[in-house]
Amino acid sequence: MESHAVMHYRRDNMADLLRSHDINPTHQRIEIAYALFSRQAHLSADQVMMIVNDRHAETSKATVYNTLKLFLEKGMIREVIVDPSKVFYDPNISPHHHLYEVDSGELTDIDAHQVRIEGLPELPENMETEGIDLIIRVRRKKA
Amino acid sequence: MESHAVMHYRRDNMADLLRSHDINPTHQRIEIAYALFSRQAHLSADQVMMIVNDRHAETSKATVYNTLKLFLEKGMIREVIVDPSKVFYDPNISPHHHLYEVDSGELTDIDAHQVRIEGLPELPENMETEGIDLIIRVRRKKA
DNA sequence: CCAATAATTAGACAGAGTCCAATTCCTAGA
DNA sequence: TCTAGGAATTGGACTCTGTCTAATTATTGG
Repeated sequence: MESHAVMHYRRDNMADLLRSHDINPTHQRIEIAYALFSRQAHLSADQVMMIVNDRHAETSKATVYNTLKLFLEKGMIREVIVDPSKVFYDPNISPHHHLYEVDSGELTDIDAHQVRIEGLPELPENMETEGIDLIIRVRRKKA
Repeated sequence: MESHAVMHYRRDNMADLLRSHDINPTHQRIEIAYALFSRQAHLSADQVMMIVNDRHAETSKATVYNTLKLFLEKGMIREVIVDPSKVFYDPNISPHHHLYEVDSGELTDIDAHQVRIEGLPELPENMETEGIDLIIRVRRKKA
């Protein structure tokens, strides 16, 4: 536990992280993974793009989108759909929910272990749950 | 209760429905409200547009978007954000959650009264909850 | 080292949604 | 009934997110 809390994601870790998810580590993928994991933040594709190309352009738009989709398929990151205009990507894959500040767009994690959801209907036999998204939309009280 | 369940939304009702939400009833607004309420379905702006202009074009894209936003602000409909590519509008404003079939895009309501959510964190004093969205993402089991 | 395969790329494209200035509609008052 | 002024609607250009494609460049196993 302690070791996990203390874990600092460094560029050197990224190749192993990628390999452990069956992803071939390439320059671009390492940079994109590093952008997400070193910050532990919810980033849009656009933000990832800007971070990765901060100094000199190195990674194309197509690659950013391809790579995020790949990470997603391999279960290395999660997708957060709260903003109608863009998707956010979340390097935290442990079960958790989200608190969304609608005005600022700020997203905060809520550990799923502290939350209980009861009374959900049974699913038909041929269906399976892919995920449960719980989003608390909050706003600053006006005056 | 009974009376509500039996309620059939007709074009004639729409003007009153609009007025009761402080919305000036106009032809276009009545048609758009009717599209949503008579079907009791989750529709995208695009779908509303097609329904309303089914026979002869009557309502512009700008008006459809303006109007849906207006209905939303006035609390007459709800927004459902599950599909990264488009927003759905929901004429059901009673507390409920959603079951989302990821492959087909089909959305089903889950009455909120049968569901209990416990253990949510306290909000800071200056924040208030705007809404709680619970989305169960399901998919057809593969073989 | 070389061939085969995998990854990346620029840029065209698509679709949702916004914006704006011009027009049309509606209403209240004379 | 007529009219002025505010409200609503409109076409179309525009923006932005994301996808696609065909060509190029890396990588890797033998």
